Amino acid sequence: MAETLREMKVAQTKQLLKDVLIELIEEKGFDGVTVRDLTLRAKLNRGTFYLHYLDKYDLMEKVQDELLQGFQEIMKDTNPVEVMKYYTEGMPHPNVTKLFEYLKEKKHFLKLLLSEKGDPAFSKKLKAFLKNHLVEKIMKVFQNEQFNMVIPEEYFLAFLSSAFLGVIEQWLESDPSPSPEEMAMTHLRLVRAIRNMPV
Amino acid sequence: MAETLREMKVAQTKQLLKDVLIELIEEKGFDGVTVRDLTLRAKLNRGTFYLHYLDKYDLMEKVQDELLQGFQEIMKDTNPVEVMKYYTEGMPHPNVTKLFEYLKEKKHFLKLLLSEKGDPAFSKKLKAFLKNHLVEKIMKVFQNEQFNMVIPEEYFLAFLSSAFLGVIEQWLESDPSPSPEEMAMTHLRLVRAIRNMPV
DNA sequence: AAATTAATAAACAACGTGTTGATTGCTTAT
DNA sequence: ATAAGCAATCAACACGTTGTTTATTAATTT
Repeated sequence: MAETLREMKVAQTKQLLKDVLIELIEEKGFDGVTVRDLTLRAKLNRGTFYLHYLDKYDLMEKVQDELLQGFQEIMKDTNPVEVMKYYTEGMPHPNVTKLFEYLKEKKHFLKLLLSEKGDPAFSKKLKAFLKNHLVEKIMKVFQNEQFNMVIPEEYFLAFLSSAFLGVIEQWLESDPSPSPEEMAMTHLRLVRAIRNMPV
Repeated sequence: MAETLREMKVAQTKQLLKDVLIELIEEKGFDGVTVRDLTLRAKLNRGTFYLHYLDKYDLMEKVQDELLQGFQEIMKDTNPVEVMKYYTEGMPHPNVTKLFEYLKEKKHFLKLLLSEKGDPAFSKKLKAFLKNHLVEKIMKVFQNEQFNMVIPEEYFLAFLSSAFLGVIEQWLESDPSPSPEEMAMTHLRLVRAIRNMPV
């Protein structure tokens, strides 16, 4: 490796700014956060911020991307047919459980991002992820079972993606909250109910 | 009436600022809009803005409330039992159709509010409205028909409220888009499918 | 005719922004 | 070991926006 110690220190500074951003969003909402606040809290010079990020929006984007990367990592090689196999046997797929575990791990920040003071752009991204990994792929399995939709496909997909996001939001709000395993079972039950929808 | 001409002029000024706000959000997003922009476009003195609103957030809130008031007006005395009666006969309830007509009328602004650049607080409010008028009330009718939920009630309500919001979002995005009548039918079909969900 | 008040105009201090140029001090490469 | 490279600091900058204030104008209401 050409340079490591240097890179590590830079990574540390960048991470520090990310952590402080989350802290400050909790305290005053994203709108209320200023670059001055960030560097004051991080005990860095304000100029240092601009050495790494364009502005607070740029930083926010990076933080969100990191979070979403975690989701991708979990679901990237999850076979929807296998998910359905598990489901017909009444068992949640381990990766779906993992997904809920990760959601729980990031609960604090996720609640913030999905709240009234949050970022609609993130909601859209998360919804798109759910559509890709928990809806569309599974729907393809359905279609091989002569499943017939009650409404046009695109609307049904929007219906389900939003619905699952809603369930996640509800979970993040609830206290005490069901375990990730229970939530995976909830997903299973919903998918099953949808599969057996009437003609 | 004590004073009218004066009140009318004030109302006019306030409305002008509301209209300009929507215009400017379309152009640069809410974050990018400044009070200076607003009054420049409205050809008003900047001080005049502060005569009527606290800041741009205050103005935004008033604009949203006005919009939501329109929804309330349509659904305020709609009997859910009657909605279900219509639905079992395969007909959309006229007020549900009216609701979609109103959504269409306000399409431009709604798309903005629900977009990536929109306001999550508004999404929440709209979702709460849908929960009240298209989900909870109708669910009560279901419960009198020994309808059994696959998952805990609160999660099922969150599931459905978000789902309906998702359908509306999909509708606002689509072009060419189905008529309000067709959308009311879509709602009908979804409610029906849910009613007949498997045990 | 007098009082009321929406709107204007101009100025204000305060704050945040993004950028710059010079400097310090640690790390890397020769 | 020395020199170059680079992250981080510091201080200053012009600029824009904010919310408030004070005095003034013009139209309305009483």
